[in-house]
Amino acid sequence: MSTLIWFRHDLRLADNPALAAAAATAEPVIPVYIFAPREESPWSPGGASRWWLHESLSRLDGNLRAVGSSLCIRASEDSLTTLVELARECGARRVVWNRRYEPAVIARDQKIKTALREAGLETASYSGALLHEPWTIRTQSGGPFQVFSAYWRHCKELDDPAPPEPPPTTLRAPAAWPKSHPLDRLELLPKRAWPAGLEAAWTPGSDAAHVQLERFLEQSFDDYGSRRDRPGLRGTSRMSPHLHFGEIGPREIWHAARRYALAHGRHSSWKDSQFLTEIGWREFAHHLVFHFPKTPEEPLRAKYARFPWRSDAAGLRAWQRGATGYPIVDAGMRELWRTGWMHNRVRMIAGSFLVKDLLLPWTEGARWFWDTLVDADLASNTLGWQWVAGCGADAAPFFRIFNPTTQGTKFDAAGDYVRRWVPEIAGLPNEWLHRPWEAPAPVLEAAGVTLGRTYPFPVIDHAVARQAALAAFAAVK
DNA sequence: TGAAATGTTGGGGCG
DNA sequence: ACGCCCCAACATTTC
Repeated sequence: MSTLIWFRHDLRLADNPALAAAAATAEPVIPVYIFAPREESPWSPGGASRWWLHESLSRLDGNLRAVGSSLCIRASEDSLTTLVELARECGARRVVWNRRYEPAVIARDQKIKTALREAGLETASYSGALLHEPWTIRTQSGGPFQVFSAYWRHCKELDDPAPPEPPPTTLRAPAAWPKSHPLDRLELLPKRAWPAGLEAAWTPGSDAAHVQLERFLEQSFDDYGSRRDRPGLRGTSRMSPHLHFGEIGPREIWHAARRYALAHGRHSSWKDSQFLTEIGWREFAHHLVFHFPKTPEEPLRAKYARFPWRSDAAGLRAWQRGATGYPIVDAGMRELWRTGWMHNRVRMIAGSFLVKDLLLPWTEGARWFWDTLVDADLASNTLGWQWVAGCGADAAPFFRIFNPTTQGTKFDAAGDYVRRWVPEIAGLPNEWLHRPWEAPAPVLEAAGVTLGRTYPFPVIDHAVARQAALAAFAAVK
C-alpha cells in the first residue's frame, strides 16, 4: 500500500516522523509538495519566503533523489483536490504529513483529513515542527501560558523530546510516478534582481542548515549570551529560515546543543543556555498563535484595539526604505531588504521606531516583515510585533521606548553594522555615527556627509516622538 | 530583551 | 574642624 508523504514546513529527510512512518512500511513512498498559496491567505508566503522556498524545494528534490526517490511538485488552488488526484494517479491508499499550527492551516488540514477519509484514504499526521505541541502545555489552572518564563520553565521540567529519527537510507519508488510540475511553474522567483542579495547571504536547504548549526555550535555557542546582541558580529545562529521551512527541526537543535554542551563539560545548565531559550521563544510563539488564533490581526490585549495609531504613508515609506535619518534603524531596514533578514536586536529597535516614534500600527510592520523576511513565520512574527507594540502576552510595556541613538551606541559601539549598511555616513567618527544631525559642520564635511542630500535628516525628533507616544498611550491606559 | 526623571549618597573643594 | 555646595555615581521611580 503506497503512501503519499505530503511535505509542508518540514523540508528535510532526517527528524521527519511522517516520512519515517511512510518509509517504515517498505511500501512505495511518493513525496509531494503542493503549492497552494491562496489557502493560507492573508498570510500566503511573501516575496523573500518564495525565493527561499524555490531553493529549498530544489534541494529537497536533490536529497530525495539521493535515496532513490524524487519530489512531485504541484501548483494548486485546492490541496485536497490535488491530493486526491495524486493518490489516484499512483494508487496510493494513505496520506501522511507533519502538523502545522497556524489557525488557517489547522482549519484547512482538518477539512482535508476528514475529506480524505471519506474518500476512502487512510491519513495520519505527526509532530515534527515543535518540541511540545501547543495543546500539551497547560498551566495548573488548565489554560494556556501567557508569560514566557513560566511557560519555558514548565517545558524544561518535562521529559526531553525524543531524539531525532535518522533520515531513511532508501525510499521505495512507486510503479508509476504521478506527473510533476517543473519547479519554475510555481513562479516563486521574483521578477526583479532582488535575489542577488539573498543568494549572497544564504544557502537554503537541509544540508546547509546542518552545516550552519555545527559551525554555530563550534564558533558561537559558548559566547552566545554576550555576542548575540551585537549586530556587527556574526554571533547568532541564523537558524530562523531553516527552522521556518523545517529544513532542520527543533529536536535536532535541542539534541545537538545538548551533545555539544555535554562534550564540553557543561552537564548541569545546558538547558538554560541562552541559545535554547531562544528556541523556547519560538515554541512560545506557536503556543500563543494556537491558543489565540486572532492575534496575527488583532492585539491580544483588547484595550489596544482603540490605540490612536497614525496614518502616514511617507513615514511608512521612509521606514521601509531605510531612510528615517536614524542610522541604526536605517541599517536594519536595509539589511532586511538586501538579505531578507535582520539581526534580532535591530528588529526590536526598528520595530519600536515604527510603532512608538512614527506611531504607525504594528500590523504595518508585520506586513512588511512578512514580505521581506526569508524567515517570515506567522507565529514568531506575530509574537515579535505584539511584543514590541506592548499589546501581546508578556510584551514589553508600551512605555519601554527604545532610543535609537542610545541603542546604536550601546550595541554597535564600533559602528561596524551601521557602516556596512549605511555606507554614505561611514566616514563619520564613532562619536557622531549614531546621531549625524548633531555632528558639527566640519565633521560632516570631512566625512562627505550633507544632511538632507546624501543622508536624511531625522524624519522625527525622538524626544518629541517619545512624548507623543506616551500621550497616545494614555488613551488606552 | 528601556529611558528619562527624580532621588540619594558621598567625595572633594572651599570659606 | 565644620558646614556648605557642587556634582558625579548610583539607585529608585515614573513613563
